[in-house]
Amino acid sequence: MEACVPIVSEINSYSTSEIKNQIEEEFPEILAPKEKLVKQEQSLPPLEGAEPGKVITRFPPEPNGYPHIGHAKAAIINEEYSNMYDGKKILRMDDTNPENERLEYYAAIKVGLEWLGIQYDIIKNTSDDMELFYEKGQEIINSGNAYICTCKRDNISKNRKEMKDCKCSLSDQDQNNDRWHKMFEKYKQGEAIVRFRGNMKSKNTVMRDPVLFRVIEAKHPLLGNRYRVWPSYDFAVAIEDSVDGVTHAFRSKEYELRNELYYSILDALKMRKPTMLEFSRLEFKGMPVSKRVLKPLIEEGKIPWYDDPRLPTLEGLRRRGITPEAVRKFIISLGFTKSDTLAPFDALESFNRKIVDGNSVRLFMVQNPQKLIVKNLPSSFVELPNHPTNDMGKRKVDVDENLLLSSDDTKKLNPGDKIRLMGLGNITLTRTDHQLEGEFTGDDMGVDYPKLQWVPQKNCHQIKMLIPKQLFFDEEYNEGSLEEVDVYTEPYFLELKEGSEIQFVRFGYCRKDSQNQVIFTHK
RNA sequence: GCUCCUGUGGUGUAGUCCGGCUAAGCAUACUGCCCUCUCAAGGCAGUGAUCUCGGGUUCAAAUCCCGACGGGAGCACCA
Repeated sequence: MEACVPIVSEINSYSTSEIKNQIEEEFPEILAPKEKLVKQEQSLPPLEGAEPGKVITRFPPEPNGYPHIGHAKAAIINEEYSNMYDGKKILRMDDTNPENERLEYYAAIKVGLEWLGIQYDIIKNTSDDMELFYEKGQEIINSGNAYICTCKRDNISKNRKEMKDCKCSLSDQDQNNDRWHKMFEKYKQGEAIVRFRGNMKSKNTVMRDPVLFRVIEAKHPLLGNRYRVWPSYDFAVAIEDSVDGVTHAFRSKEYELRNELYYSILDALKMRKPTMLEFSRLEFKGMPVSKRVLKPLIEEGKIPWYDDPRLPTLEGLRRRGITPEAVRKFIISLGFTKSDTLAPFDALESFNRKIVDGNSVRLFMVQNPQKLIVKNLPSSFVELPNHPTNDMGKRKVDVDENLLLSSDDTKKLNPGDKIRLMGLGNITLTRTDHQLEGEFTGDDMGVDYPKLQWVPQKNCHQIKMLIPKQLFFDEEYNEGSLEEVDVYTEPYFLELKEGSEIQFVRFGYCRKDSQNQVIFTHK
């Protein structure tokens, strides 16, 4: 090694061009352009310690709301890794707070995951394992690693702040046992909790004797009033992940400080420890995900429901015309990272456009219509292709001399101008004031006139187009976040299936929401 | 305030663990050309980053060390 130092310093003393010249003379192959890498499907980085066939991942949503893009990220990361290693996937409804869970959310989450196309090997609820939690609760108390605390909330948080031990932590085993049993019948909500014996002096505030169990008297959507002592999140995930055989657990990074606790609980119980990894949260700019901000908007009627196309809920994205494949590609393109991101919606749209382009029927649509009367049209109908390159059939459109164009297009026109009406023929304008008139001059496609879309006036179909815009600018709700415009399209629109994606030629992609409504997806 | 995480072009990332092959790859956005009866998709090309800043180590740093600054999170009997 040391022997090469003089050589290195000698070479370093050359100038860049000297080196370059010498290489060109003696080793030209070094300068040959590198061959381009073949474009490959993007995927997540490999997992440390993952053995093919042995990986088990889990997605643990709390059924306390409608699933959104953030859930999609977690679910897709879990799925990708499981697939990458030919492993198993668990869906676990994390329902240990009966005050928050509702039956409809269990269902909504399943619907969302189905839409994303994720299938699980095991579907369960954390609340299925209540007896197990009690068993482990008893065990951790017996081991001296937990105690029952009956202090007031304020006191507990004060002690945490001041790093002082709670007097309850001094109670002996019998006392703890006695109180533990009392939690099941006597203590009211708020009167007693089980606390992990952590370290009140820890720099990590999570470790300052956190809650393991508390009394909640609310009715649970699945279990009714059968239980009143509920495990906390920290206790439940640790135990569930361990007994479910999870090898790699992923959660978003706001949980990062809880890792120490997660492992400590499992250590105290001498249970197997999964590998915990975290990723950054995913949110879109100006598209909040939190119930705290969305709920008021819905209550005030500013947004009709959680499936509104302005929202990043899975239902909202679906109605807007975003495909699950696009969501998946997009999320994977974001990578597995802990750095904070406000992802641009652009990127999602781009993935979507490419997916949707190949099978979106091309249709003519005009807005702010202006009438054009065309003299001497040779035919009473034309056939238009449903797609420029893919074989998606043709549609027949009946025409007479009365047509509609978009005024955006017509306002630039002057008498004498020539235009091409796509699929119909070339027109020379004779009048362009409040009403347009023109003459058919042939059907030569080799012309370079402006090519415009049109609809026949007599049987055009009026629809409403919803154009979702950014919902929030900073903290401010955007009153104009949903633009509604009346537009006119071909009658063929009525024959398309609800939910199908359409490309309005020279305008952009829309999803058919109903017989008289479309939602703008993207350009 | 304390603690933890994070910081690469307009944007999202790769590379950072194991310093040289990279004055930095990909995607997106933008621009131009080609293709095309669309302002789509596809093809090609281009603009754009001395890798937050300042020190240090080294022959050599986006990559290692120290410090500063910016952003985020936690400090719940919510998950």
